[in-house]
Amino acid sequence: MTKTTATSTTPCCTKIGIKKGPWSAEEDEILANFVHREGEGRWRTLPKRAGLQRCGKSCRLRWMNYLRPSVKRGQIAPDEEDLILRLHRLLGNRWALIAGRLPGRTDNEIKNYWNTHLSKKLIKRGIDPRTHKALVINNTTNNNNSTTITTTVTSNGVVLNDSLKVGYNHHHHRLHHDRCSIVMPPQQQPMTVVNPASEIGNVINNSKFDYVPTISAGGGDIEEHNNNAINDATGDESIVFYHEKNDTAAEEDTLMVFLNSLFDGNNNTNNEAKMNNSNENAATATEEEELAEFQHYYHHHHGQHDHDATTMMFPPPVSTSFHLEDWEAEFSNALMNQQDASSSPPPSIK
DNA sequence: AAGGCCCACAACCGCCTTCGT
DNA sequence: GACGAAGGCGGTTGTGGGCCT
Repeated sequence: MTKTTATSTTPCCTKIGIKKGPWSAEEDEILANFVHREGEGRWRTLPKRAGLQRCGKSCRLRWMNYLRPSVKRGQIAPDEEDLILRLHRLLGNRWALIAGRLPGRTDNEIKNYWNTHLSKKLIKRGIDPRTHKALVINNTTNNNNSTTITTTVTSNGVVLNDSLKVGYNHHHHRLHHDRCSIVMPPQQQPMTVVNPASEIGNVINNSKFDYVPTISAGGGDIEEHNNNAINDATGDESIVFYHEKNDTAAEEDTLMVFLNSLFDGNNNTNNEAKMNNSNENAATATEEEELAEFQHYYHHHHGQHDHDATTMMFPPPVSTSFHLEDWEAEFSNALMNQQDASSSPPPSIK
């Protein structure tokens, strides 16, 4: 793709006689009236036509983020916040894509909200906002009297983190629940990482459960296995599903189908059923708008215009039954079997 | 009361993609 | 296919207001 220098050479952006900084009420009125009259577009020539001493891009930004009638004002609602978190976990910093799923919200608004609120909130919970995995602190601190564990990272990368424990106790209304972060409920967990190469990973892969709370590990070995699984939270639970290793196209296909399923309705609990009826989901994803969006997205990443969305693959149905106590028992057994000479003994369960 | 600091958010900037010719 | 204009995106910066000392 040819790189251009249009922004530095075109008339509206010569920076000579161009006003910068906050917009005045008068400028807003001129811009709004002009766009209402002439419509959106031709931003580069708009300032001259409208009589504004602004850069065309600045005009577009002002309209898109502030003046547009559809822009929603006011605080981000809890359900919107929840949605942003889910989408960010799936999409990363693709603010426009995220904003497209929140009616009336702009990418700039969501980006700001993320940077000022949500990322900090995640950090407080002991979650890396970039990766949605538990923050890994590269030291091991043993508890001195078996009641307080600050931060422990075992050789297999199991993060025992006090802040996560606090989150768990808060969620379950339990005081001083001393089981470390391994018993965090899934919805408080960052992206699940299944590492088949690790002992814990093997235990989990052989587990009767189709999804597990987070096992976070530092180091590159996890990264190479991430291609095996993508997951997402639906309601209170995290779901891990599998598809062909390194098939990034299938991964993105799956992502788009799942995204669409997320927004078919506001009731997230319906998503479990939708996941289990994934093949029907793929079939219904051919509605014009979704197809267009998918093709746009697909083309964006693969440079192919005519990808047929009806051929989208979807992972096999997964069981969504999950019982925390069962998982705790199984996981604690796994920990007990894990022989790691460098780490402290596994925490007591009861 | 004044200055410093912090935070939230609007706006800017550079780069990339898309589209028309 | 090459080119340039236009639009879009995400990272970063600027700024105003509130809070603290």
